[in-house]
This record gives sequence, structure tokens and C-alpha cells, in this order.
Amino acid sequence: MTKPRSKVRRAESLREALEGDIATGRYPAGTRLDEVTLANRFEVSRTPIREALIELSVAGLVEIRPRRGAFVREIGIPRLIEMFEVMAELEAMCGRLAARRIAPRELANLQAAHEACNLACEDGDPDAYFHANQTFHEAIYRASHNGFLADQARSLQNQLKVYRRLQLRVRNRVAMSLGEHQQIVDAIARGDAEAAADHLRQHVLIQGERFNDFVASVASHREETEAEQPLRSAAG
Amino acid sequence: MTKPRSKVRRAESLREALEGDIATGRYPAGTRLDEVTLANRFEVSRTPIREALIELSVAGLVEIRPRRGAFVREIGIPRLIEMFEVMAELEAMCGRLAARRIAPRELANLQAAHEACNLACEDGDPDAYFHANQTFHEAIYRASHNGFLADQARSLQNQLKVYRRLQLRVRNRVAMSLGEHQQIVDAIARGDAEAAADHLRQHVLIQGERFNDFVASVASHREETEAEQPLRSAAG
DNA sequence: AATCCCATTCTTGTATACAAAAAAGATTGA
DNA sequence: TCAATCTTTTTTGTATACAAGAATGGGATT
Repeated sequence: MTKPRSKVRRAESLREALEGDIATGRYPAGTRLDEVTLANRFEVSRTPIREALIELSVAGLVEIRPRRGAFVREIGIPRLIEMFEVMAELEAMCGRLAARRIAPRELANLQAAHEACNLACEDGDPDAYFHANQTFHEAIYRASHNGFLADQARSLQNQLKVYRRLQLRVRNRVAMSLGEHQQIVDAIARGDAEAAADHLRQHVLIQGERFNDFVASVASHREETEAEQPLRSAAG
Repeated sequence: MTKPRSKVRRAESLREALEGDIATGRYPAGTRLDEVTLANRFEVSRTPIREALIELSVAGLVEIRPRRGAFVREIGIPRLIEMFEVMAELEAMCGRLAARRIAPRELANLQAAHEACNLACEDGDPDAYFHANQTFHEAIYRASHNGFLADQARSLQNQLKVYRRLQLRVRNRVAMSLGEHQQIVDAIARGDAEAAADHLRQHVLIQGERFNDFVASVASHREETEAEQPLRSAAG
């Protein structure tokens, strides 16, 4: 058995597995998620698969078209920009609250996470940086001392994961990101709420813009061959 | 036939129905939502009921405890405060964007919605005001021209619906609310993004505080008889 | 009388069966 | 050869059946 750990609620682990498969690009945007195929793959019946797909659809990762099936959500560029806009504001809010409320131990965690980012950057490993970066932001979410806000931020970050990851491939982005992190840490450390909010907002908005550049370059290169299918090839 | 309209996807209409029942207090916080009971009530099998409950759990209205069942989420005061904190920021963001982006027709809609609130206030009908108020805020969501943000705001408003409604019972709250609306409309009309954001933020935060007052008075009155069960009696 | 343990019952979680809608394919006509 | 319609097949949505965990109640023991 591959997964003997989970006694109950198979749909939960299925959801996580599918979430991962979508994030890693195993199922690119637009892919049809066939219930029986998935059921065979995970060796369960259609029932828990359906439940997992429903969860993913409410979470926004999947779109269920009635009587048509479930598809990995194709997020068009306009909506993606909207999502980055919201993400920037949520992160800014986390930063503002964190600057006011962070505990010494949490600040130590944040600085440690920042250090980890530094190391990953020096190693030149974008994947390692991606994970360290997630930990860094998670530390800020926690330090906001607003559990609901943290949940919202995590959920949205999860939806944007694929695109944030792509964006790290952009030239010089990792080094830039690191510098922004430094400013964020400093602002939070000295309790400057508005500076923390501003730096975080910019940090995320820049990601959105850089991503936009990236997509634009891919799109213009692609226009010669394909019709305009938002992001299909970008995510694959 | 009670509901012949919906051809497909019974789970969707079930979710909406349950959402309504939770919002109106038919199922107060903490209530156990028994699958077979619901199945009998809606004259369907357990399958679509389960799917609806799963949707509600992801949306945050219901908590599913594995092998124990689904319960109407008991939102404790601390989390409720957190939620109002986030709601305030989302609405502020809607206002900021709306002030920059609103179209003449949308502004007319907003002013019309404000007028409707005025009328409901003069009639002294809190329920009518509640609905007019929702339309007012919806107009701002739309005017933000950020569909994703609007979705998030609606979703959170839906979760807070019960408590916002309660809060309108507080003395003088409706008249106060109306005055705040006027300031919001003015700020948006003259394109003052920061003023719109600030007024909306305050508008929501005050709701949270007033609600807090309300709960506090109920709670202190209750402490004499019951143990501290967050909000059970407040929602019933 | 109170407590602990076992059996029964109830409820959830999963599998399977069935119905209806949509997609695919074939056949017929122009 | 192409198009349109009818038929077949596939796939979703729902109902039902079954298994296992949790709750409940009764009986035995102290």
C-alpha cells in the first residue's frame, strides 16, 4: 500500500494529491479530469474522486461544468492580474499586522526563513528558493496573528503557486526578490507597519508584472503558430 | 413539484438552500446536519446532500469532522473579529478601485442603491434596509472592476451575513450606516480613492465593533445561566 | 448505586448500480 | 464529398448497497 497512514476521509488526501498534480503541471490548465481515469489511477471508486473535485472547484483550482466534467481552471491573463492585485493587498495587510503584533520568537523565525532564502539564492537553486520563499511568506502570515487572514492568503497563494513559480525563472528575479525580502524584514523588525505593508504590496505586484512580461513574451512567440488559448502552453 | 427549474446538478441548489437556512438561523451555529434527515427533507438521496455539505465546508460555513458528521460552523468571537478585519480591508480595496474605475452608469446604480437604503431607513424596516444595503455594497464590488476581488468580497460577506444582520438591530445603527454610505458615495463620485477606502474600512470596522458590543451585552447577560458557548444563543 | 465493558444500533465513508444527458460515430440523403 | 440526423457509446449525476467506525444502551461486576 502506498498510503496506509490516512484512516478516514480518502477524499481529503485525494484533494491534496490532485492539488499537487495541478501545481506541478502534471495536469496543465484546461485538462479534463476524467472521473473514472482518476478513480483507476488512485484505485478508489468515483465517489471520493468526485468529492475531491468538488472541493477543488470551490477552492477555485478546478471548474466543474455541469454534465460536462471537471477541468483544470484556465485562468486568463485578466483574471490572473486581478488575483495578483488581491494577493498584493492581502500580503500587505499581513505585513501591516505583523509589524504591529510580531512576537520575538516569530521574528526570529522570519529572519531564519530569510536566511534560508539567502542560501538557496547563493546555491542558484530556483526550486529551493521557491520553497524557502513560501516559508518566508508563511512566517509573515503567522505573525499577522489573524488566522482567518492567514487562511485566505494561503488559499490564494496556492492558486497562484504555478505562476509564482514560473516567474522565478525570469532573469534576476531571485536576487531582486531577496532584496525586497530584506526591506520587508527590516520594516517588520522596527515595527513600521505602513512600510511593511508597502514593501510587501510592491513585492507581490512586481511578481505580477514580471509574470505578465514573461507571459507576454511567450504569447508573442506563440501567436505565430497557435490560436489564443490563455496560458495553456505557459503552464505546461 | 417544488423546484422544477433546475435540470442538472441538484447539489448546487441544495447548497444554496442550506446556505439560506444557515443565514436565516433555521440551523443555528453548532447544529449537526444529519445527512439522512436532510435527504428526507429535500427528497433526494444522501449523495447530493453530501456534495452540498462538502461545498459548504470548503466555503467555510460548515465544519466536517471526519466520521462525526457536518456541523454548522461555530464561529468564535476571536475569529469573527478576524473576519471583520479582513472584510474591512477587502471592502476598502473595492472602494479604492471603484473610485478610480467606476463608470457613469455604475455610479448611477450606486446612487440609486443609496437612495433605496434611504427609503428603507425612512420606512424603519430593518430587513428591507439589510437587502438594500447588500445591493449598495454589491454595486461597489462591481465598480471595482476586479471580478476576483468581487467574488472574494461576496463570499466573505455571505459568511458574515448573519452577524451583519444582527448588528442592524443595534440602536441607531441604521441611521449611522446611512450617513457613512453618503460619505462613501461622495468619495467615489469625486474619485478620491483613499477617502473611499478609508470610509469603507471604517464602515465595516464599526459594524464589527457594534456587533462586538451586542455580543458582549448578550454574553454578560447569559453568563449567569449558561457556560460560554460562543454565539450559540446569539445566532438563534 | 456506580462504573466498566460488550453488544447493538446508527451514521458516515465508499463502492456499485442505474438513468439521463452529452459526445462520438455511422448511415442516409443531397 | 459533405451535411444532417439518428444511433451508439461514453460519462456524469443520483440512488442504493455495503462496510467500518462511533455512539448508545444494557448488563454484569464491584
